[in-house]
Amino acid sequence: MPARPPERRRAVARSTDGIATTADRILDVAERLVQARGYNAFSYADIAAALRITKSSLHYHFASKADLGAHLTARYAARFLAALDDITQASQAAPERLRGYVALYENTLHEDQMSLCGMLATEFVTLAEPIRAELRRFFDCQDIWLTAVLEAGRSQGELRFPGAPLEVARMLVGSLEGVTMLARFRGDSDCFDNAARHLLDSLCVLCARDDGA
Amino acid sequence: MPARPPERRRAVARSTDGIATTADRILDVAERLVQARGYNAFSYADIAAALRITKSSLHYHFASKADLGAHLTARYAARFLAALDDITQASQAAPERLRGYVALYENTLHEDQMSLCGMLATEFVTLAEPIRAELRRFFDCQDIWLTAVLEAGRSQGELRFPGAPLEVARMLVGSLEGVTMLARFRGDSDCFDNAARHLLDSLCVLCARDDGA
DNA sequence: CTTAATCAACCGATCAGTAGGTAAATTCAC
DNA sequence: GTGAATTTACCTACTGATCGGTTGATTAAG
Repeated sequence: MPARPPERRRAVARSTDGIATTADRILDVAERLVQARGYNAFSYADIAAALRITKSSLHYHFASKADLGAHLTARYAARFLAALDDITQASQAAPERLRGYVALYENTLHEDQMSLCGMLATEFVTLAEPIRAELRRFFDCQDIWLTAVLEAGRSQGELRFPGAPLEVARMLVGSLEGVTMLARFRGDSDCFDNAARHLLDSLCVLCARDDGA
Repeated sequence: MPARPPERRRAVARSTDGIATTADRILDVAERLVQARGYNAFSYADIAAALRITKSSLHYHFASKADLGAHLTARYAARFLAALDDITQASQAAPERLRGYVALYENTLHEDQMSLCGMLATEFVTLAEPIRAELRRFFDCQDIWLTAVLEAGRSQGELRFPGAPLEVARMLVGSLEGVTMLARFRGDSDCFDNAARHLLDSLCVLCARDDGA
């Protein structure tokens, strides 16, 4: 959760029941807008129009756009990290875990959307510090999770790569973000599938690496 | 060059002598701003302040922001393609050409900047059609150049990879764009160097691929 | 009575873009 | 060559729209 020192109010109400709170619905719309257009290309007015409430109501739930952005990033990161946990639970094999990781990126590749944190990272220099902090935490967690998977996979003989696992982890994160972005740009999700397969194949011992033309 | 049907004036004056025209200087500043902050996060006022001229003068040289963006993208693409030509001239070896290609990305990784077209591609859905068209041309040319290099390299036995060269070309472009972006985000250009080395090593026959821990 | 959640109405700043004018350079007519 | 007409390159001053954000009132529920 983002640091909000004064904490004048509970901005994101809990939804103990199944009903989405207004704050949740605001974040849902904002998330979609940021993933499609970017943080600097959406406004409070856009969200207000989509939810048929006023801008003032938005400011009640999220005092500033930066506040909204920080909560948005934190929520997205939490969901993403939970998905990593699921992958860890679901499989012991490193190649399988990596395929699960890739699938997370693939899932975001719909309706003119790309990874939220990838989008925000490109806008990094324009973002308020609270958002930057959430973003750093997100990518640090990616590094840690992927590094562990790569390290274990190599020592188990499932994966083969030279150099430090952290370097390969960061290569994978960056590559997947970029490939996602360009696949959306080209409007061709096969682009992503092919690229992801090439990236994983170069790491996996058992994957086909025939050099046929 | 972007399509500008009415063509009321010669927007980008030729600089037959060595002196940069105002239009050139406008594009210089705009390029820096887009690479650092993105198309949606800079304004005519920013450029005007940097050059100490008025916004109106900007509109004289570039009728609209979209017009400026299209010329900007076209100029950047032309310079990038010229650099590809230089690489083609400088070396016959595919691995060397690929290293030259990677170096083009590395060169942009300074002072909070990332690849102009990578930046614009993330903002694609918010861009005017003329800019989109320039962007498509840029990436199509990348595909063509890289595909040729990869194809030749594999048939010469310098490179080894499975599947279609176009798929690998697109994987490389996307990966380099994403890795550049994240290296800037992390403020660590070593990130880029390591990732680029891993990407190239997985393609090159002669490169070290030891599996040491 | 209090608090949570919403609203209408507004604020100053900034956005891209326009209108109209000016001074200097260039082109053209003679 | 010289003077008139045109073009280039800038300016001041403005527009309507939109930006994020504030104020203070209203409504509804506990």
